[in-house]
Amino acid sequence: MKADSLRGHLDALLLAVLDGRKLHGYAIIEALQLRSDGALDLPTGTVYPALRRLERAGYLASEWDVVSGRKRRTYRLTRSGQQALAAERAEWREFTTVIGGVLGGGA
Amino acid sequence: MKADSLRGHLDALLLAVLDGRKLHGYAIIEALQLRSDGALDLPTGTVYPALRRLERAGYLASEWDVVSGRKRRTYRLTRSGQQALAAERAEWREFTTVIGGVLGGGA
DNA sequence: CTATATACGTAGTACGGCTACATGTAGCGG
DNA sequence: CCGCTACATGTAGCCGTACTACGTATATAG
Repeated sequence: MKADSLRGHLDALLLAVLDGRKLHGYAIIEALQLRSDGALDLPTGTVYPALRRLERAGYLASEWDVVSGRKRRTYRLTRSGQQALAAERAEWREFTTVIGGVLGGGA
Repeated sequence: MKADSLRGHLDALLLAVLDGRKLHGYAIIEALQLRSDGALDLPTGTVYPALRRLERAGYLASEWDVVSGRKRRTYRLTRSGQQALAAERAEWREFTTVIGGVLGGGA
């Protein structure tokens, strides 16, 4: 897949992967790989700043915990993040409809 | 729709709208509005540079003609542009599958 | 004779994901 | 014990690209 066609959809991915569970950054990257059958391999330099941005925006909340000596910052969706996720999903549907319509429809 | 979620997909749109017909820049903008039910209203400052870029890349060829006093630069797909369009369509399918899979699948 | 629609184009900005780098621990193989 | 790999978080700076804001010009309607 083209490198950064993600533009504008990264937030949706991050919110979606946190829907219903708490994960730390590293685990988020792995979860995205898993769910995409390896198609998504986001670099840490992409994910970590994005998570902080989403937290600043109030969509995520984080807390530190320590697992076998290693520090982790674990993220979860806030109420507002849930709403944002729903909005992102709706927008994704609209987006694919519009672009898909132009790309597919020969008429 | 979010302003620039097009990022990375504009080329596909332009190639697709020129599939099987010749159009000039202004008409391309109108054609995209039409095909998207008004959802896509690309500014000229987005479209014209993109067309020139695609021509430099060899995907489009253009020629000047004059219609009722007004000069138009009319674009058409090259052979290479046809192939690029096919590639863009394939990539679009993959893209929507991957992102849609992550967004949709709660599993 | 002015306003609007048609038509093309450039310059400069802003955004956001990427590359490259910096830091540190745990656990394994040798 | 030493070094390598996996785990884990983070920053600084780059770069592509779509956007905003302009500038130019003709035909047609009012």
